[in-house]
Amino acid sequence: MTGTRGYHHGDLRRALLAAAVQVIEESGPGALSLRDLARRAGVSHAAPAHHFGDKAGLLTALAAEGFDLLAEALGGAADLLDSGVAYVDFAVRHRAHFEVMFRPDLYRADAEEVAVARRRAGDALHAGVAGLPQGRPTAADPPGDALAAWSIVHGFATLWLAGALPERVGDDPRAAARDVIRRLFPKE
Amino acid sequence: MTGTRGYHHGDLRRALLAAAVQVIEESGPGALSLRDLARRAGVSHAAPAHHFGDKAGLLTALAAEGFDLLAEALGGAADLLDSGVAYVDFAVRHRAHFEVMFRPDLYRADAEEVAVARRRAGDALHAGVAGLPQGRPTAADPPGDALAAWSIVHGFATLWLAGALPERVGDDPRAAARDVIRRLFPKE
DNA sequence: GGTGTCATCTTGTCAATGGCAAGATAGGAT
DNA sequence: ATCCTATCTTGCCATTGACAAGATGACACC
Repeated sequence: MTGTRGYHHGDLRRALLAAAVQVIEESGPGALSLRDLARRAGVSHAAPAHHFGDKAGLLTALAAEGFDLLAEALGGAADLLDSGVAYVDFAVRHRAHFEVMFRPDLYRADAEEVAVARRRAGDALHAGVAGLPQGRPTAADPPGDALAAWSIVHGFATLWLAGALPERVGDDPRAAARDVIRRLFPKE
Repeated sequence: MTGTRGYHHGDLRRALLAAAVQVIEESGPGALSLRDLARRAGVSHAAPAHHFGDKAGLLTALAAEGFDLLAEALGGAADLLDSGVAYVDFAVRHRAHFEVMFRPDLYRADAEEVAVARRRAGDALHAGVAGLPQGRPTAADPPGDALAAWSIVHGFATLWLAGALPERVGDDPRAAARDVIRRLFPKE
């Protein structure tokens, strides 16, 4: 129950996922250890296995949660520019989720829960492209627009998180992302 | 530096890096094991430590090699479109190097050898942007052009490698990348 | 209240890994 | 011929992931 040292934790699954996010944000997915998560949650070293099976199971749950959060973040965007900025903002604010989501070797990408959440996020992304004006030269190819938009925001977010960008870019990812996206869709 | 005469092994350092590339291409950087690499090279489990210190040392060498290969690949490009296609092509053909290069939590990103090679690659990338025509609306901001170009090709390459793109994109990364890049610089 | 059932969590164990220390070996330099 | 140094080996330990078997408590049912 609440704060007690009882045999049962209360919400161990949630606590383990939260601890995993913290560890990944600090040291990356490679530093993740089920035993360390168990220690942080105050349970025995084998407790996580019951909820997630193995390490890949825990990361599968984290990835699914990430795609759901991404779909939610994209859902509140007004236009494509907003949508792109929201994508980058999500990557920066939910860095741990984002880093796992696009690393299929870390989890079971074919799991049902992941596939469902991924589709939700994909739909939200394409909805932004559908809102583009019609007079543009590439208006005849919405999938192409979507691919280009996804590529540029995903690339910017990845480079930002990797610390690969020069200092000149500044320290505001939203503003910098907006400038980059505007180059792809100047008219909007 | 690397005398290629007959040591106990011949050229263990090179053999270990090659084996690492193979393992990473098959199963990702997380599946990398120094002992496994030693077994593949036919040496004892502690032999790799002498050449690279530890796991991070080996990946540092791999990252530096990767940035050098990238600089070389970009150097042969005629214009910015070629340069972008070469970037994606490099990521696909040298998947293992690429996956390590932009994961600073796996290696020592501040190592001198890495910094030098990274600068070479960065210069090659900016050289492509300098070749853009002058009449464009964004011609006054070459760094912005470079950031947008880098973002879109890096994002496309990352999504391609992650297997995140829909089948509709096809199986030719160079052709698909060209279409995407053309949207960012339509006039070229 | 008593009982059974089942998800939850614990203890115990094993093979594999990374990293360190100390020793063995070879190929050249003197 | 002897030394020297880089290269590689053997031995060891703490940590980890995964599995097996047992302990505990929440909850339904009577």
